[in-house]
Amino acid sequence: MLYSDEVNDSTRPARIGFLLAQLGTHAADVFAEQIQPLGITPSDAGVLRIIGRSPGIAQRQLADKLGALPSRVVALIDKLERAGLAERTRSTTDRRAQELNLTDDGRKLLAELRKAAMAQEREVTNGLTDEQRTQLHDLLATMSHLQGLDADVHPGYRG
Amino acid sequence: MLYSDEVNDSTRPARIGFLLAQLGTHAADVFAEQIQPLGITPSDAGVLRIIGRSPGIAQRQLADKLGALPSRVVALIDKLERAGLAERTRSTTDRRAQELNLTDDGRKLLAELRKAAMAQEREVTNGLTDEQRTQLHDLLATMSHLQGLDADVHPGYRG
DNA sequence: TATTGTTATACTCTATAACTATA
DNA sequence: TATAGTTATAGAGTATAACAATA
Repeated sequence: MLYSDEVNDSTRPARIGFLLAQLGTHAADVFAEQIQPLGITPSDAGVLRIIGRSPGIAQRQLADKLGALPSRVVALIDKLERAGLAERTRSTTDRRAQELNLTDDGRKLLAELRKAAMAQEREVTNGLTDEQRTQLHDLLATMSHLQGLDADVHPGYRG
Repeated sequence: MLYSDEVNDSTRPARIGFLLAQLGTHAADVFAEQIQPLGITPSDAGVLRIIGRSPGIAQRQLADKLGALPSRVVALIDKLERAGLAERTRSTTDRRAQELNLTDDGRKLLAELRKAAMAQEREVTNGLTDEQRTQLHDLLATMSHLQGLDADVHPGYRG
């Protein structure tokens, strides 16, 4: 095969970085559609997921995980508290800090979010063979680890 | 193999959809860093790339490609025109439409953007073997095609 | 009538700084 | 003095509607 580049156009290389950004945006869009009926945004979903896995986490720690500013976290938690999904409790060991926890409704909604995530997964991997899915998952997990990204979190999750 | 799910943690599955969104955001962040010295944003870069590949494109077509609103395109082109990177020319065949083209400076900057994209590629795929890169690229390209995404464009490119 | 580009406006998200109460 | 959370404010990006020129 003399011209292995023929399958690609070498002046327009479809690069991994570009494809990741493209597919990442697409995956986030699909997820946003899936959770729209639940009445929360992808940002809210990311916050609920983190609190669910780290009960009692302080707002400052949450801000660091999200890559958001403390002032943004105030607004996010205000909204979740008004919706009855999360609660603030003043820490007894450091009374400056607010400990964050999910309410029962918050935990129920988190379960719905997992279903939405599974629906997203089916839609995004539609048309791939099981072997391709396994390969792709392993490569992405390896890459995420190599790039030093948090296994649970990524900044924003589209919004 | 009775329990093929053992390699994943079924209570916290690192899913493909999640990893794509995480790594896509990361790839976009890396690209944003790479082009910062060039004085343009990722949005601007996406616009320059499209105009470079479709000289004379109308603002409405550009808006469709970007997934942006016509009013947003006005602001984007205003900025690129002020920076001397792109030009508007009233179409002679449809005098409602503005034909968009790059200036010489715009073409020079586009060449710099390609270098930045190559630097992003190296950073994002750092630690992967050549075989892993090939596998990953093929899988992502397949997926992008299956999901009906444009080979050149994705909405926003982080911004 | 419909479409292209434009302006105006509102809402959200991001970023910064100043403030309070604790430490 | 430093930190956690809050408030206020300004700047982007996104969305809608209304408008002028043209089709």
